[in-house]
Amino acid sequence: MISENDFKKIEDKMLELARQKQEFFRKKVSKEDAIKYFTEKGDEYKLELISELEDGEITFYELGNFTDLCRGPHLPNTGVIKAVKVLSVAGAYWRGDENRKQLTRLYGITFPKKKELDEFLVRLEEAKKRDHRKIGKELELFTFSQSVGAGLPLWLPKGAQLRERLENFLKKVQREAGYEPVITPHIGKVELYKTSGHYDKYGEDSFRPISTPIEGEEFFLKPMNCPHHCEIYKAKPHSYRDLPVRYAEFGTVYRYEQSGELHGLTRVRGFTQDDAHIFCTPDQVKDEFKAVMAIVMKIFSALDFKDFAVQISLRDPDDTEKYIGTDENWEKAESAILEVAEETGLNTIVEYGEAAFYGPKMDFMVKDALGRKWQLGTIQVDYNLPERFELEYVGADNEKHRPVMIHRAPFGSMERFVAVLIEHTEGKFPIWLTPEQAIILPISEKYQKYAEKVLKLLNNSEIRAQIDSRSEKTGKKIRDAELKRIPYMLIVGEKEEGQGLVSVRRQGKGDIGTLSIQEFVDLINDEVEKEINK
RNA sequence: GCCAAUGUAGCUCAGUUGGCCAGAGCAGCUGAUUUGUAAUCAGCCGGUCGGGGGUUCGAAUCCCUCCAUUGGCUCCA
Repeated sequence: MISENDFKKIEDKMLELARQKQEFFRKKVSKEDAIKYFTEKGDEYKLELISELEDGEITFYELGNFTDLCRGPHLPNTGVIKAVKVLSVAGAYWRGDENRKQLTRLYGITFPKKKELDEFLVRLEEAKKRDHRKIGKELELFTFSQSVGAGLPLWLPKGAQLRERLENFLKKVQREAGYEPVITPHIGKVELYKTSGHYDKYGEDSFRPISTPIEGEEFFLKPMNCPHHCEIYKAKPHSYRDLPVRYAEFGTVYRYEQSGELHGLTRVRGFTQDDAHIFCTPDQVKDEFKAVMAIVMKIFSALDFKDFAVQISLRDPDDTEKYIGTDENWEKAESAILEVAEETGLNTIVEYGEAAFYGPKMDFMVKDALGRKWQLGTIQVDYNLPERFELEYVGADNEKHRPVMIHRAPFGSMERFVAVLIEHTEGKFPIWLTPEQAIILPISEKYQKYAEKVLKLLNNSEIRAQIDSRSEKTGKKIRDAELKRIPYMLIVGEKEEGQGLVSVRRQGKGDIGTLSIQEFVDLINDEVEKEINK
């Protein structure tokens, strides 16, 4: 068994071998010879790979007395390897199939120069400083408790404030875009999820159903808001004139994710989706879809997410069993998304097998500090749930028709979005979002009165500020405020009190001079204005 | 769920041949200080050593188990 204690030994051995400057030889072999070689060697894994290769395409690489199956290319010789680092050891299922044997996999990296390896390791350390779990703790945004349970985040006051501002921002955008807020319960009868298909698909891997004093009655913690919103749609008959209807809810859902999957705020078992479901006629699908894309773009722009990928997630054509609904519906839904992508000229990548079980989607992926990609925004076209829930509207022809459903969450979930936002900003949130915009630092308690007066004026202008009244030196107060990433520090002493001014220090930048209180208020308001409307 | 590792005060971490009352810095509290752009000084408070079980005269340290966390795998409605 290999563990981290062995890394050093492995690295040393690798370097020792590399110094021998052995050459790699590429050799074409027949399938028959290849099978013969690995049969003698007793390597069942290579034999399995070879069995799927075409005769004539098989190549071996030889290095000293070691021969391996490999398509290549390889380095010409081992001499170019100057620096190696074994990064981690992990179990990996053979060919990625969890039903098969797990092999031990070592992860490592090499550079042609020692200096480049060192630079890489420094970058890795830098990235870890932006880890949302670390910053979330430092800035008192969220926490977890063993007693509450794994993957169930507790939002602390500052984190809750931040999240509420994000929610309000989106609520305003949605109001303007014609969404109507709805509110639904956190549980629903098991039958509801049988209708939606979620029970068949995920029932076994969910939190166990909640039983009641009544024999046979069972409720599920809601893992999705869609079934509830379908029931809202069904609460009254709809005319084509009413469509589209857009029901929005910050809905908290619970999913029993595998324990090994949990990761900070990015993968949790209880989270709040900025969910909405749009019910529209088939003709309206593309325009509605584009309108949702515009909302996603607006959010990404307001928060400076420039580096994102747009992924179109379609059905796995070789495994249609995993999905509900007819081929015809899937084709309609998939082509709608592909056409919209085409028409908007967005740069997209298409992934097969990544669709939701009820429909294809367009996902907006953003990277974390270590370059791992996370899905934030998602837009999904669904012809299937409307059928399962027998949703209808009356058309101009006075006949009943089936609406199309668009599921969408521009943030994805509040938890994951805040996590990625923290890593992007290193905790230095835009001024419109940050829990504390300014902190007033009186030079000594002689200026406490004046500090309170400044605070009152700032509060009147809806600027979020506090006073640091501790009996500490100014240098200490500044240091603490810098570490807490409070954007503006207002130093007040004799000079400022006399003239009704504040000395302004910008976090990370230093002293930016003395302003009147009104000038400071204007400064903040201008900055907020610029951030939201860019 | 699987592989590997980790879990000592609110935070960051010391504490290995098993053995004195388990330590430090920061934070907090009290007092002194009244401070001008990244750490003032002193005192005090604070720990079921993740939980449970076991081995031992004796366990933070060794074993088992559960919980949680980290890096991967698988999964991701």
